[in-house]
Amino acid sequence: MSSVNKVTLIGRVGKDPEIRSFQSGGRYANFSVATSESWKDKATGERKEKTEWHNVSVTNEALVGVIERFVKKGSKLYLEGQLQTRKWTDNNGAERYSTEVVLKPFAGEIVLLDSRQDNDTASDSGQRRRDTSNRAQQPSAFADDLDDEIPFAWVSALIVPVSLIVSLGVI
Amino acid sequence: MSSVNKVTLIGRVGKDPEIRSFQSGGRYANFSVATSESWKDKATGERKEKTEWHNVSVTNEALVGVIERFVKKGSKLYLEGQLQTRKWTDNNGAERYSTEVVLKPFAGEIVLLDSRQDNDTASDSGQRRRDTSNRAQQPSAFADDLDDEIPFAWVSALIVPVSLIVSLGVI
Amino acid sequence: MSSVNKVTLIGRVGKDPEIRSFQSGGRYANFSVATSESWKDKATGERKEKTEWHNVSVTNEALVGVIERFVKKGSKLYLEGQLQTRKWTDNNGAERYSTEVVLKPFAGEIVLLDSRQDNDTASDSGQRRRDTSNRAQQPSAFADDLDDEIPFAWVSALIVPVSLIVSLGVI
Amino acid sequence: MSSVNKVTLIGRVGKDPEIRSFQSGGRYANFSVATSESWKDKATGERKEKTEWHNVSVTNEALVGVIERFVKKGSKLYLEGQLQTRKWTDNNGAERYSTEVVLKPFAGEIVLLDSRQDNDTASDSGQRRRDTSNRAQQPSAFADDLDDEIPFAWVSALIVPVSLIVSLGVI
DNA sequence: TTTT
DNA sequence: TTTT
Repeated sequence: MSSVNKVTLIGRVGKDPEIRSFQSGGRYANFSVATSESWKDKATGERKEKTEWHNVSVTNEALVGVIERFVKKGSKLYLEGQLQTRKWTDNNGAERYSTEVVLKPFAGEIVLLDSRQDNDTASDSGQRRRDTSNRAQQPSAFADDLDDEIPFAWVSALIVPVSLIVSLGVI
Repeated sequence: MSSVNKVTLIGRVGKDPEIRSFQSGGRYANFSVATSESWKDKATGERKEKTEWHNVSVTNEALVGVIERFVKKGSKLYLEGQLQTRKWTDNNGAERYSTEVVLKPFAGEIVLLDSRQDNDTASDSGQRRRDTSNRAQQPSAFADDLDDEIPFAWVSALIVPVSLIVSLGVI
Repeated sequence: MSSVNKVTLIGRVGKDPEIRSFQSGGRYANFSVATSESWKDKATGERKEKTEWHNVSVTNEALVGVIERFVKKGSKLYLEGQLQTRKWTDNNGAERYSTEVVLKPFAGEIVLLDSRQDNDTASDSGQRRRDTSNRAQQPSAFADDLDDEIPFAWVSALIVPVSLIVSLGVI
Repeated sequence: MSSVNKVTLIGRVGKDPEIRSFQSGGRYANFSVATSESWKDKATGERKEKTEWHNVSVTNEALVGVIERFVKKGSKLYLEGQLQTRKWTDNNGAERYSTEVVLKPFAGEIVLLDSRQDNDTASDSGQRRRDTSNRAQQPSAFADDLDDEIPFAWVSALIVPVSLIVSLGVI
C-alpha cells in the first residue's frame, strides 16, 4: 500500500542514551525526547505547560554512531522517524502495547540543534558535562570520518536504494 | 520549551470512524489508520508486508465535521497531528499507556486522497457503499457550508479558520 | 551548519515527465506538480481557486526509474525533496533565478497516490492512456526488480549512510 | 483539488527582517533563511559546503509579531510555510518569476531555536546585540501578551489561535 | 480493522 | 500544464 508514516520532533533528550548491541551484531540506541506546549489558562489566567515524552529507538547504525558521540542528556534534537507499536506480554500475561518513534536502517534523520559551544567541553563544566565528556568530539570532524567509511560500492554506484525501500516498499 | 511534535500519515482508515460528544458539548472522532511497508526477504526472496495501525483522535471540531461527512472504512487520508500518550489504569490497577495521534482544536490537518468517483454513490455499489451512503455529500459543497459557518467576528478580523482552508479548500 | 531544507507536496503532474541523460551517464527527470487552494470570496461569495506550479527535478537514479515507469500526466504524487535555486543568465545577459524542488541522489521520496486501477491498462482506455501505455507496469513487480538490484555490499553492511549525509553533512 | 504544499526549514536568518505595512493595514515581514549542506569531495578529499538562501514572506499577523520581537540577523529558526511563485515584469518588460516561502494568515509556524541566553540581553553584549536590543523581550512574556490580545469572540467560542499556541506556546 |  |  502506498503510505507515509513519519514523525518529526524537535525537543530535548531526557537522559543519556542507552546504546546496546544485538546478539546479531548490530547496535541500537534508546532514549526519550521531551516536547512541550504551554498555554494560558482561560479561567485562572495562569500559564500552564504540558510535557510529552517520546520513546525513540534507533537501529540505523550510522545514526547510532551519531548518538553515541554527540547526544547526551539535555541535547536538543530535530529528528525524523516512524511510528511503531510493539506488542508485549506483561508479568500477568496481559497484552501490552508500547509505541515508539523508530529510526530504522536506511531511514530516519537526526539534526543536532545545540550550538557548537554547548558541545565544547572547553566552555562548559559541571556534573552533566563531566558525565559525558567523552562525547565531546566535534561533529564536523566526525562527518569527515563517516564520509571515509562509505563503502566503495556506494561511491561507484552513486545510487542509494533508500528512498526506494521507503517509497516503493509501500506501493 | 521551543519544540515540534508532528506526525504525518498517509494511509487507509480501518473502520468507520466513531463520532461522539463530550458532556461539555464538543465532539470528537476516533478511528485508526493503517500504514504499511513491504520488502523482499533477503533469505527466501518472498515479498513481505507489515502493517502498522495508528489510533487517531480528533477534537478539532471542523475536522470532526469533515470526518463525519467524508471519512469511512477504507478512506485514504493524508493527516497531520501530534503524538500524545495517555496514562490510564486497567482493571488490575496497573498503569497503562496508550499513544495516539491527536488533532486538537485549531491544529492538525486532513486531506482526502480518494478520487471523487470513489466518493460518488452513482459510480459505486455494494456492501461498503451501502453502509455509508449517508456520507456521500460532495466535499466542495460542504466546503461552501463551512465557509458560511465561519463566525462574523472572524470574517471582520480578516481571520479565516486556517485548517478549514488548508484542509477543506483543497478538497 | 545544522539545517533542514525540506519540501512536501501532494499534487498532480502537469505533463508527462521529461527524462534525459547527463553526459556523465546518470539520468534525470523533470516535471511540474500542481497544488491548489480554494476559498470562498468574502465579498462576492463565489468560490475561487488558485493553482501553484512546482518545478521538480529528480537526479536520484532510483526515483528516476520510478518516474519513468509510473508517473505520467495527471499522476497524483506525494513527494519530498529540497528547495534549490539555480542562477542562470538570460539572452540579455541578465541574471535570473529559478527555484526547483530537487530530489537528489540519496535523498527524496515519491509515493504514488493513484489507485491501482488508475495504473492498470486493463481497466482504462482513451487518449491519455494510449499515450502512456508503455508505463503501465505494476508497481509491486517493479519493487521486486529494484530489491534485486540492491548491491550486495549494502545488504552485507546493513548500513545506509544516507541519513548521515543528510544530517551530519549539515552540522 | 486535494493537495499539500509545505516547506520545512531549519536555518539562520541572514539579515534583520524587514517589517512593513500594507496600505490595507496589515503588516508583513520579509527575511531570508540560509540552509547549508556539506560533503567531502570524492576526488580531492576536501570538505565542501553549499548554502541555499530562502526568501521568506510572512503575512500571518501573529507571526509578524513574533518576528518583530525575537527574530534578528543570525537567529536560528524552524519554520513551516508554503511555496509560492510570483510573476513580475522587469525593467525590460520581461516576465520574471520569484519563488518564496510564505506564511499566510492562520497558516505556517515558526519556532525559535536559539537558546534562551542568546535571547537574553543580560548575558550577552556586543555589536549584534546593541543593534537589536529593542528586540530583547522575553518570549514567554510575549506569549502572555498575545494570549491577552485574543479577541473575546475567540475565547467564548473555545477558539484559540492555533499558530499562536503552537509557535508561541512552546517558546 | 484498511488496501493492493 | 494537473485535477475536481
